[in-house]
Amino acid sequence: MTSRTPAGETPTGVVRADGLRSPVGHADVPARPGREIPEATVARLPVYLRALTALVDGGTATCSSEELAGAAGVNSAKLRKDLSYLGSYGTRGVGYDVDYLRYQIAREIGLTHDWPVVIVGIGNLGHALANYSGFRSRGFRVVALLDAATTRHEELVAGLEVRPFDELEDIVGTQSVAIGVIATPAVAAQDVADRMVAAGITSILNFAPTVLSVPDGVDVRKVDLSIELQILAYHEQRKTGQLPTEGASA
Amino acid sequence: MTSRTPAGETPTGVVRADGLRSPVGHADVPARPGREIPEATVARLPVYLRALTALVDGGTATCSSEELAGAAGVNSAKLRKDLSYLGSYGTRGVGYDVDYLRYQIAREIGLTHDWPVVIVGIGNLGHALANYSGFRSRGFRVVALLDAATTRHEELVAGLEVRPFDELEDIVGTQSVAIGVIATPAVAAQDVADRMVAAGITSILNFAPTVLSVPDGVDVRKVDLSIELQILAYHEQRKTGQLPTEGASA
DNA sequence: AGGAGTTTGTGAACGGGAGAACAAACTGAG
DNA sequence: CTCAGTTTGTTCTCCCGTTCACAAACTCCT
Ligand SMILES: NC(=O)c1ccc[n+]([C@@H]2O[C@H](COP(=O)([O-])OP(=O)(O)OC[C@H]3O[C@@H](n4cnc5c(N)ncnc54)[C@H](O)[C@@H]3O)[C@@H](O)[C@H]2O)c1
Ligand SMILES: NC(=O)c1ccc[n+]([C@@H]2O[C@H](COP(=O)([O-])OP(=O)(O)OC[C@H]3O[C@@H](n4cnc5c(N)ncnc54)[C@H](O)[C@@H]3O)[C@@H](O)[C@H]2O)c1
Repeated sequence: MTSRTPAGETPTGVVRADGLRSPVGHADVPARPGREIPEATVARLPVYLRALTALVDGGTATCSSEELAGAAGVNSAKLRKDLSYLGSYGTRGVGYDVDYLRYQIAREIGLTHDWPVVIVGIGNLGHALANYSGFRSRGFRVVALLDAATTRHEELVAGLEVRPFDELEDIVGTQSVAIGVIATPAVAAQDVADRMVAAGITSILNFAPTVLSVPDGVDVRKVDLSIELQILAYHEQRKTGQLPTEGASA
Repeated sequence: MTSRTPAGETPTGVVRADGLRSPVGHADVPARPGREIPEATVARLPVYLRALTALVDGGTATCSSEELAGAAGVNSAKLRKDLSYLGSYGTRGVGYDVDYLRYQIAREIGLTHDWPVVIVGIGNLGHALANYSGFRSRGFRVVALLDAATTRHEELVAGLEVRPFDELEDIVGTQSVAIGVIATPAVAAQDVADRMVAAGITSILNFAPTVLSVPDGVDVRKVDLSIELQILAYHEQRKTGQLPTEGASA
């Protein structure tokens, strides 16, 4: 029962069971108090979304902030404050309607429709990404796999044919692609990013270990495996008593 | 005379050219005042390290905080403050000795020796990780690839044989592995984490889209592709003017 | 209906990090 | 030696995010 919506059903018709003075379903948005969502909150919304989906799949209809916070691995006060930026979607004394809240978060993030995505650099990592089913199930659709090496071309990966990198502009233009993924070697990453931006892409997820420079208005997020490991190593070193200044192991 | 190496460059022979009051003799460092490096700084040190390595490879011997900050994509004041937590490794009016600073950061992070790492779950992503050369070059050595599926066993990946998951305890014990990588499906991730912890692993890098619960003293970092994409989607939605509340025209 | 119990939403205190600004320290020329 | 120029290390202020704590709002039982 995924499409069951409480009270008022439609996605567009905001329910407003409560009579709060707060931001009701006004079309007027300019200075709406609840609309400036802090970046830290935005980063947690996907986590809540995932936890809610798990609850829905488990058949839970309602949950308290305490339960949901537990499932998401955060403090319950933080969860409530985060959700309060979206509006008042809970009921005091009761909790949150799981399916309703899930839809509200999905709408806020912009997952009510699928986002087309291109992946550039179909090597080790690119293959794994292309085969990753979590893309599709979480609101993203890989529409093209591009690589500069001709030896990669025409290869079928996850049902898609690897295409020459030069087709980037064409694909981005015709399919209105806004999000690009870079999985090329580091030396090529800046060039690829430049081409992406020129083609009209405005959001980039970068796996190459390089600092990208892009114009204003373009968002870049990086996923850097080595950095994560190095952060772990730093703390690990402290745990084991092997402090940095010790090292005269000779 | 720019490329003067402060006092010897060997990784094992710790330099100590500075006459810091630091606790050389003692491995025991319970309450050291100046050594509490903020988490945000720790997360940036690997970026600086990478930028410095690029400078060394490019033949640069000295650089200012401005230059280095540019290469790392941060504010120069922030860079200087970050470095100040490690000590005074720069020279006023001159800048930083690239190679010396690089070694100091590597030492602080704990990269003067390699860290053994095990990867569990050798599917799409696990293969890519195993083949990733950036591991080795940044201070990490993959010592074992483990998978529960017998069909995967004995397969050679990047020169390593995939071993049964049951060998985890043995490998961790004999090779003193402190860091584990989880690349299994989400449903298996918590079980794998529990086994890792029981085997003695105290740092986990988790690629499965799940919240892991671990005892105190165990660090977990997650890499979550879907979350990154969803954050991008949120901002993308705002750019295109497609605000979430559009539709409430009533 | 009323009161006890529960849970949300938010005001307020608190802590940490970012950035600006500046004194201290070094170099090099005269 | 002195002075001008350069760059670090640090202090100070502001802002964002976290957490506590509690009134408001709802349910349920008597
Ligand atoms: N493999 C991993 O697990 C892993 C982990 C973390 C980060 N990374 C990073 O991800 C990137 C890719 O890693 P990989 O292991 O897949 O490397 P890879 O060499 O296997 O694949 C890179 C692909 O990019 C293509 N390419 C090169 N230049 C290009 C260009 N200008 N335009 C388009 N395509 C181009 C190559 O033809 C190749 O197919 C690297 O930057 C790596 O550091 C990889
Ligand atoms: N493929 C990607 O690009 C990608 C991206 C982001 C996140 N992820 C996540 O990474 C994980 C792995 O993704 P994948 O595409 O490689 O999946 P996969 O199904 O290809 O590989 C999973 C592997 O884990 C093994 N496994 C299952 N249960 C196990 C257990 N209990 N102990 C040990 N091994 C076990 C399986 O035998 C299989 O080889 C998933 O959680 C996925 O959501 C993958």
